[in-house]
Amino acid sequence: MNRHSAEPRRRGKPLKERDQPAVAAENGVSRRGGDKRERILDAAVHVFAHKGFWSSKISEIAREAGVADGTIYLYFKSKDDLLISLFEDRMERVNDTLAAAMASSDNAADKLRRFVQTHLQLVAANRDQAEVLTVELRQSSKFIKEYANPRFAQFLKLLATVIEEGQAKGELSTRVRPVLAARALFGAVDELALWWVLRGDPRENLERAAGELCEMFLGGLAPAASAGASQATELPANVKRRVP
Amino acid sequence: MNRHSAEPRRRGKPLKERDQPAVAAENGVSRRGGDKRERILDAAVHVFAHKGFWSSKISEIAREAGVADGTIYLYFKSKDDLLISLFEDRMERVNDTLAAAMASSDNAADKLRRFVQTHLQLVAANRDQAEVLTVELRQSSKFIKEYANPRFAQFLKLLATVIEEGQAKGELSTRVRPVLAARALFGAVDELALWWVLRGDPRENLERAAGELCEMFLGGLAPAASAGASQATELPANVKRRVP
DNA sequence: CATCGGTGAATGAATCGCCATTCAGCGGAG
DNA sequence: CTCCGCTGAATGGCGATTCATTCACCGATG
Repeated sequence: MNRHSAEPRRRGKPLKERDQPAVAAENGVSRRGGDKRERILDAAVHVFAHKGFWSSKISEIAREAGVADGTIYLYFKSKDDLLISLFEDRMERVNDTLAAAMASSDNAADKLRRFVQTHLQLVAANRDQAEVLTVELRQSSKFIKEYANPRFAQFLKLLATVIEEGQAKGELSTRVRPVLAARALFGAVDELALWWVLRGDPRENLERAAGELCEMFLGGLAPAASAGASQATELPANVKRRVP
Repeated sequence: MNRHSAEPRRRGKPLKERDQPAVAAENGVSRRGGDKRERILDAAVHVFAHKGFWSSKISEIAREAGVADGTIYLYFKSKDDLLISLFEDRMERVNDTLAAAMASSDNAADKLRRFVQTHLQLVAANRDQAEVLTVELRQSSKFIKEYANPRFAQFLKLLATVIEEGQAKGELSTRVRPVLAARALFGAVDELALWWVLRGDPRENLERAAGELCEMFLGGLAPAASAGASQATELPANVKRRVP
């Protein structure tokens, strides 16, 4: 997007902080131009999402962030570290958002609905980020194996805890162990996210998908409840028959 | 130019190799040795699974396959092509196995159970392969975007078709669209597979997990009618009887 | 049966381009 | 002047791919 490409052989960049107002560095990260770290992370999200980690070049991230190649190494130890940091940073936000969304509800089923809804909303609102988080980091053995990934563990625990509490209160079936149910639910949601992110028919409504997914998880695929349950939730009877 | 001039005749390899027994080349693939392609694919599965595609070196695959680096290029156009070929080859077997497993059943719920069971059995029986198929290919932007991945589409269609037919016959709820349900189910199963493959507590019983997963998908997480019980211990090994 | 090219599969060292990382400055701020 | 954040060209290593060369095997020939 913003290419400050062929600037004359000048040393620095003319670009005199004309961008961001001199925001106070909340993190004490650096003294001047304090948002470089954030700019680099943003650029990394974008580039990683489009090229994939291994095909992304540091120089491209630098260009997109409007900094010099070397500057990246002032903020991150290595390319690997950049990816890990990115993950830590963004995952923390995601977890906070999800936790907050679930907190405002008091029964398990509803918490799960909110979890799914919110997760997919986040995906829809941050395509690139979602792609990096779901695809890139989980992609390579290298990272999965060498990096403990605490944020992801936290993410899953959030889900497992809700299920566990729901079971304890009798709001959820105890037929499935919480960790397993959490894994499965996460897997399903994640797959939908991946689908949307990659081939994403923008017309496919993630909101609607979220609803259906919740139905399925809570109510099951078996035909609507047994004994004289109303067919209210069933779709209209004209099931379209298609020959495979 | 003088590539070899300095080294008169030391082409050597100790060459005491205990080649394959001169098995009749069923495939007419090559005159000698005959199964090199397969050996290379096997080695690639192993190396890719352990190092990840991008960290794997051709020379390592060659070493493990017991061939020279250059030999790999007699059978595959490039490293990328090796991965794609690997995927095509192995996925085809997986699809066949799954299709066969489901064919021997006549109702949708049972087909789904078989799908899940068989899939996880395959994973358990072929750890490395499962890792490559689920992690390396499915999750790398580069390949997801540049490679249409017909086998995976076929895989999903298999599942969606079963669900669709089940709905048409009234065996499954129509509350969820087949494609979506298929995606979700796949995502869940795949996530369990990934979990087992990567951190895999070998003690975790995939068979059992498969059973619980099916329960959850077919019956839902909502409490089963009444019978609020204690913990997950209420679960008998295979509760096939769902649908009251 | 022994010899003799011919053939092409297999080899693996050398090539060559790429890219993460470094570091010798630069210029502005204090 | 000194300090410091930043710069971006240069470096160094790595690893996919190539290709000159070898040699196992085949059918033909005498």
